Amino acid sequence: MTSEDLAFCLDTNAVVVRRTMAGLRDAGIVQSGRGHGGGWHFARPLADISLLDIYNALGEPIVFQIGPATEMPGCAVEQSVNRVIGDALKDAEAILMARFAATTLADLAADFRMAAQHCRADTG
Amino acid sequence: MTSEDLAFCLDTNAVVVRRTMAGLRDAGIVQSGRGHGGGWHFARPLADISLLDIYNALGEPIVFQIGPATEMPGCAVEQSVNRVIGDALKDAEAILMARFAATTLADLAADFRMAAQHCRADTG
DNA sequence: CTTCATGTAACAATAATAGTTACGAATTCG
DNA sequence: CGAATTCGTAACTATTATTGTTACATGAAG
Repeated sequence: MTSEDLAFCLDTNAVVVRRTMAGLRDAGIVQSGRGHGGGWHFARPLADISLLDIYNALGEPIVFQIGPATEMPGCAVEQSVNRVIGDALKDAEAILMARFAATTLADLAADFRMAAQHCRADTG
Repeated sequence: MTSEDLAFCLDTNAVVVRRTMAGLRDAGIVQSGRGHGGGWHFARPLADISLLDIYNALGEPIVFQIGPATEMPGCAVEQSVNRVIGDALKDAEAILMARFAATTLADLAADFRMAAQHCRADTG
């Protein structure tokens, strides 16, 4: 698919698509080609791409809204809060990452196909 | 403490403090008084105030950066993603909330006091 | 009745994200 | 080769959310 097509599907702009896909490309998850017949395609089988791969590839979007505001806060109260909350956040994040690692795009595709089938069944 | 004092401690503005404290007040965690000698104070012992209480009182700041963009996405792919990721997110959130519920402001205060003590010991 | 403090609305400033335009570089097709 | 296509990227604008500010009303203490 071209960036243009993806942008249409995602109801956004081709440049925005390229910006995001660049991260996935640098991580070796997708590949891009220029010119006629170019566009984006997966670099490996869907079963070999986990959500964790994608999460890491997209970089910084930290998991939690809440969390340390600064690495080394000067405020002593803030330091205490970070200490006390820190472990809980780490544990929760670990759980989530483990689940992400265990889920592949193939799983997602399977879920999608199943939903589509049910949809067809419902409509007759 | 007055909003003015808190604002100074937190390096922000008195109105911003009141905005945030309003949520805590509505939840019965703190109380405010006007006029001479007014200001903010806790409504109950620190040991009876959990981080979960505070989290809930402050309202919407959802735990996760990532998560469903819309409640009922029209996009079928998005629906699949939400299904597959949803459980993992819920589990991680549950872990975090349990920890928050188990931690009180008294715990925080204890940690703070201990840190202060070590600091004094270090400096002589 | 003056002073102090919260309560709140309205507005401005700031920052983060998303969208747009523009143009260069690489690839394919005729 | 030359035209069409498509990514790559920089620069700029628009939008949105958050934060900060000003202003003024309300209530309490002395």
